[in-house]
Amino acid sequence: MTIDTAALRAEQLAKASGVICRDDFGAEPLQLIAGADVGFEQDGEVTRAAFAVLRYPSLELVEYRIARIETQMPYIPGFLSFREAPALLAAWAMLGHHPQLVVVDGHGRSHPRRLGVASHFGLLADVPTIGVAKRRLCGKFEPLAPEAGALQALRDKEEQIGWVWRSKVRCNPLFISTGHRVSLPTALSFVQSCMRGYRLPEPTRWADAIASRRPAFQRWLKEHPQSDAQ
DNA sequence: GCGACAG
DNA sequence: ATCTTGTCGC
Repeated sequence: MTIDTAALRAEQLAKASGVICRDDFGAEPLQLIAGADVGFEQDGEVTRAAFAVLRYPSLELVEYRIARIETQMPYIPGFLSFREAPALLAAWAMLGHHPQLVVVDGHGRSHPRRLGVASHFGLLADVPTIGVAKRRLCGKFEPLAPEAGALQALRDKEEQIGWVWRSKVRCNPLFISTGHRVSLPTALSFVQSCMRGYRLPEPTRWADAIASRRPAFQRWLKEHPQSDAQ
């Protein structure tokens, strides 16, 4: 299987033009927020997407879902969304709750052609999304102060494509950007309101814990025996 | 031409 | 992303 990156590149530009960078969700206050994370199994043959739905602003877990599908594409920097979006859509379709906002592990508009996974998924599912990545893909930023809360704009040319924010001391910063239907200022404030003492915001931290069967999740399972979260 | 390069 | 235990530091 050989990949026509020129065609994918054109598709990215076309889709990126449909991405909305303003706040565009209901007037009702946010009640459900979700976190999404993608991983791989069986030497990459299987793609696994996990969603964690949390009540907002309490951030308690109310539902989680995991979808596993056959991997469609290899990993190519800049084209991650084509590899991860199918599994995300499959897991999204399994949800019983309908979160008004999704925090995706990965970049949103802070992408060379402005279509990171968070934007691509948000567009396909037509849901507001925010991208929270652990590493930079493109853009430049001024040195970040060492203390928690330090903030810098992530810029590409003249345009601001995201934020570089140190969520915790002695931890590498997070790269926050608009996914779809969320403005840059709003993206930052929602992420900040989802922190509970860890480097990652709760939605994404839960999605990762669930997908990787982390101790924190195992503990939650024992504490919620009769839960209908799944 | 050279280096960078989410998950 | 994934393979993986202990270990150093606050």
